[in-house]
Amino acid sequence: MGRPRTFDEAQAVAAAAELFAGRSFDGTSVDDLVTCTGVHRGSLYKTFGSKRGLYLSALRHHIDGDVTRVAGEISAAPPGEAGTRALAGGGSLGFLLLAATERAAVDDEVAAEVSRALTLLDEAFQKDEKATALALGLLIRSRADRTLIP
Amino acid sequence: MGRPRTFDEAQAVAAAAELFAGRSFDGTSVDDLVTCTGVHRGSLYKTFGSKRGLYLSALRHHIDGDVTRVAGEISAAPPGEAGTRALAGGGSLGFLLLAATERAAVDDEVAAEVSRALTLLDEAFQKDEKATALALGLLIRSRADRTLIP
DNA sequence: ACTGTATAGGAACGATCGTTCTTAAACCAG
DNA sequence: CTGGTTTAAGAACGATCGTTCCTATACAGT
Repeated sequence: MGRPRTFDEAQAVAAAAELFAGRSFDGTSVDDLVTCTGVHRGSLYKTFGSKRGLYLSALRHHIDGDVTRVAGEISAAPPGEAGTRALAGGGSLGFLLLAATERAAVDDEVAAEVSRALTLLDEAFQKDEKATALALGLLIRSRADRTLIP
Repeated sequence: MGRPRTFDEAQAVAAAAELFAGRSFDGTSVDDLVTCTGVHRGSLYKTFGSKRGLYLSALRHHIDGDVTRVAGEISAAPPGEAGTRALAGGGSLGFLLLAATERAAVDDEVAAEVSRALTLLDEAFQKDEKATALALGLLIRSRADRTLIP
């Protein structure tokens, strides 16, 4: 009963994740989130409780979706550089990168999710230790060296 | 002439760099910077022009100091893992990591400084390509896995 | 001693922050 | 049609944001 929702929750979470992948937590305002998700302010707070609640939902969505998918591609790829490229190339793991470097340091729950995501990637690489680290490092470069890719 | 300063500019920049190494640009307030540097609000704006100006000064200080020093240690170390550990172990490159992942995406001048820093590290590693990426990836892990290091 | 100059010390600015509240609208059960 | 319930829509809240302004203070040069 009650008035029906005009938004899809999973879709809103995905839109928020895309936004959080581009800027820091504090650099992303609730107004930005309201605009990009299309969810009304009140409904957003009713559904996720707080800006942080939405952030956590978006991060979990990112890990269960993008990270898990990339981990699958790595497992399926032949050992060597192919898996590394699957991680660093796509550029779809920006949210994880940002969560790890910026937010994990000040939010225990975020740190736990990041740890879970890194474990997923480690398991996908199986014997090749350091592969996750190498791929993340390459991902940083591809992000920072955007001046070279006009 | 005029009333003498009660603060040392280089020292203030160093304190700001330390603060910026721990949280994002937007997550660090001017009040925080005033407190941690001890520099008065007005003097801070007189000297650096803006919060962003202080950020850039701090980043350049970080690169000319910490990053350059680590690059030297890498060059001096025997080829192999020693240099990588010099970068990832100390944990003194947190500012660069944060600038690369968070700020470079939205600030061209920051992106240029980050690019300069990464080039410094690349040159230090000489023939070993991917070494910088691997080290940065390890640095991410050591930051994110803080739950395992109580 | 006086003038000019640059900083210290804070108050104050408008803007934006995350969050909450109020009211109208849209559904279901009776 | 009526009452109950949930959401949409948007105004409004206090707090904090980055920045500016004003005044007292401390020095150098004359």
